[in-house]
Amino acid sequence: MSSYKDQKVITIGIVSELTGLSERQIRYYEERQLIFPVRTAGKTRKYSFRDVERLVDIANKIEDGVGTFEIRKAEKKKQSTKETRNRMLRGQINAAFKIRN
Amino acid sequence: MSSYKDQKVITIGIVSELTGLSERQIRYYEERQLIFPVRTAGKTRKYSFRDVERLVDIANKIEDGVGTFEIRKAEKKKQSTKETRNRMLRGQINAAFKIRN
DNA sequence: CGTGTAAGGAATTCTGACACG
DNA sequence: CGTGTAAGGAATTCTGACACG
Repeated sequence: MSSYKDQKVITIGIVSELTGLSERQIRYYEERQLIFPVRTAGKTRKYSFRDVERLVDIANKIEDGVGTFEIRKAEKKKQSTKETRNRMLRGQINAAFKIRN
Repeated sequence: MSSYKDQKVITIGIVSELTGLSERQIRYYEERQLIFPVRTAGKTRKYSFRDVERLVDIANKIEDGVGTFEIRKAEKKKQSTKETRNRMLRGQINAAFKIRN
């Protein structure tokens, strides 16, 4: 559940090196709600390896002419599909076991 | 081979939070050759998740009264055992296939 | 021996803004 | 819209040293 991949421990400079993106780009994608770093007490952004991969993905899409809003929309749809799936699965489980949520 | 666990991407402040050790302690263990962070162009230390785990290990041993020199010696022995094992294995493989190294 | 701390400087990061297009 | 950049300030990190024990 909380693997190394999801730990938010990488500062923006290193993310920049890892992805090849400028810090400006990385911060902008956050502003557009495509990525969600956490902050240290001193306001420094911290990213996970998953974030790093996602950033590369985002940059590729933008290079292909996809707008940040589109990217965000696609991500939300994916998320809601996932939630629907979970809801349905829970329903089936409840039915099978005749247990209330 | 190069999993997230071995990527040197974590700065000392975050390592400190992750391990509960002071930056002083972390730097000292490096001075005693127990840990080997890499450096950015600007001399900032970068650690891996494996380093983080090793640091906790080191701190536990020191708390048990084991000296840094002992810890280092034990580690070197483990390393040379590993190398011997590999050398022997290679020897067997070469013998079996009658190939030169 | 292992760790705390104050000191001064350098590298890193932050935000808000102007620019281009 | 997405990104570069200069600006000023704040947070982070670095090294070498003194201290205690």
